[in-house]
Amino acid sequence: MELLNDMALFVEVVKANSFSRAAEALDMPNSTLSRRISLLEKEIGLRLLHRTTRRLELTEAGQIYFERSKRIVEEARLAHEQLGEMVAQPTGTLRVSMPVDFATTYVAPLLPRFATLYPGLAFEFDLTPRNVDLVAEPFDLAIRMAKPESPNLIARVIARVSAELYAAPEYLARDGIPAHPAELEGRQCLTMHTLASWALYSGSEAFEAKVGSRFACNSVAMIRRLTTLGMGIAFLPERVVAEDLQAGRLVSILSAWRGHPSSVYAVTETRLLPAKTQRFIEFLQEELRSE
Amino acid sequence: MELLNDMALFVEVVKANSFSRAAEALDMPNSTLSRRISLLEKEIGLRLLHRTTRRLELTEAGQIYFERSKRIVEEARLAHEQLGEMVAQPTGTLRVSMPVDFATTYVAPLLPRFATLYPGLAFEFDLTPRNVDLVAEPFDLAIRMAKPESPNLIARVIARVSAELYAAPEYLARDGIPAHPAELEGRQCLTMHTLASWALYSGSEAFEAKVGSRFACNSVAMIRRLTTLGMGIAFLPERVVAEDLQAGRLVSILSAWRGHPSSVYAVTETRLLPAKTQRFIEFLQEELRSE
DNA sequence: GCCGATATTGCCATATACGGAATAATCAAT
DNA sequence: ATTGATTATTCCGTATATGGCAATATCGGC
Repeated sequence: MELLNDMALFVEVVKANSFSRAAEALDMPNSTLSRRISLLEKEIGLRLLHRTTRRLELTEAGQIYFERSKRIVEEARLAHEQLGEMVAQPTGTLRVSMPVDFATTYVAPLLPRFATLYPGLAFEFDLTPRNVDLVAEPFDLAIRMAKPESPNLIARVIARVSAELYAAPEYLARDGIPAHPAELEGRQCLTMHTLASWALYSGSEAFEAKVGSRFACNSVAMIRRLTTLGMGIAFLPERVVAEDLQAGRLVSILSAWRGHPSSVYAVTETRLLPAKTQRFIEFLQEELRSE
Repeated sequence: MELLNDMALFVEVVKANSFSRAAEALDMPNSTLSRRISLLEKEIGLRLLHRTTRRLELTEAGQIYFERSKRIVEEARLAHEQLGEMVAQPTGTLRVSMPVDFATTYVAPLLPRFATLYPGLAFEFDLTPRNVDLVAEPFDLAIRMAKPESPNLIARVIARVSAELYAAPEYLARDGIPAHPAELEGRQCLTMHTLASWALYSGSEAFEAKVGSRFACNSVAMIRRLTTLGMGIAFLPERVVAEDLQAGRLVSILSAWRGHPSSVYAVTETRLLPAKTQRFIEFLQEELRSE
């Protein structure tokens, strides 16, 4: 189907009823236009228009071809316009995969605003902890706490979060309040893995505490819950425990120290994104910048 | 609309569900195919398919685009097939302009066969003596007794006719039977123009007779009629007067001499002819070859 | 008959697209 | 885990098409 483009040129020539005007409308040299139409005719094997310098007349074949072609070209234009809409205007369903804790803590509070901003958008959130396959599964976007190693994926930083140290008053009453990160190493530190190191800094001072506890779990929600139950010390972003702080279930400790900020990434499979995805990423970046 | 061709390629890729198979089906290198699809996506601004080396999956945009594109491409294929039909199979109406005398004498007897050969064809004959404008008027074909001077027109020889000399027995009884072309010059010779020369030859002998008469007319039918009425000598192809010879209204004179064969041309505006025109020209050439 | 408009053709420098091979990457099988 | 086969992509030299300009031819109106 090598002659589809020429078909569009032909339609333009017929509509303009002139090669030179069509060339102008198409913004191409009339020499090219003339040559292309001639080639089209040679390819088809039929003359499409009788031409004199003054007049253009469709041949019988040209009339038939024009009637069909103009519809085809018009439909193609509509198809591209529709895709253009997708680029310009968020529509359809936005499918996002992200960690459940990030979703509930950071994304959920923003959703009402974003959803009212684009009433046409629907949402599907997948909060399973697994790393979804952005290629095989129909996700527009994944939010990851670490940069993906695959070079094919596009990762944009949408937030930078840093953890701080928290514990329940009961726990502190029992084990005492540490005065320096070094003192963490003997304590019950609720970590994601059985062995971990918490990199802390205070001003220009840095300290890496090798920590651990009898409880390790890969769920922030669980760590938080255990902490409020007085099981140990947690190293979490403030936003995660904001409610607990307000309610007095947790208090900040070693508040001069904090973790190094780590990035949260919006990961996509390509840069050629529909508007819904682009707007969502931009929105998250904007709203989470302060974190 | 620079991306119509690529649209067809995209459809093929989706249908084949593979770049390499699509490339094979399209008979093009897969490098080109891959590049074109990538450019299409870049042009549109959206990724159309997620691809790994093993699997192809349509994006949401790709699905929408495919649904529309496949219809468009299919319609285009149909359009071209329809034109292909016009090239291969005579259909529609064949519009021919030709001299009335040629039409009645030579073409008419052949028409029944040609018409039964192609039942789908209709005919429109314009027998006005004027030279029709093949460009401005919807004629597929003109038959001319002389080669057109315009170099833009395509002329094919469909017949070669040579005239011979005939007269009515009454005329010969009155004026005598000429024994040599030189004797023509004093006689009543019914010509198209007031002044004419009849170029005759017999074997290797040639003679150009400057002839004329009191009657000149630009109609073969009229000349024939006048001849049968004994008004003079006519210089016409045998076929024109065949009936008169059979009926004894005319007899051949100086039958060793005949005119130089002159060509009859089928004239078209282009070589890119629909089947109906091509078949008609071929048919005439075939049937009139013996003349 | 002349003049302006217009399609076509030719030319050539340049840009673009192509084609083939190499590369990278994925998935299945062992 | 590793290998191997399959497949999309990338690279790069080359071929092709384009664009701009001018010349040509021709039409149609004055």
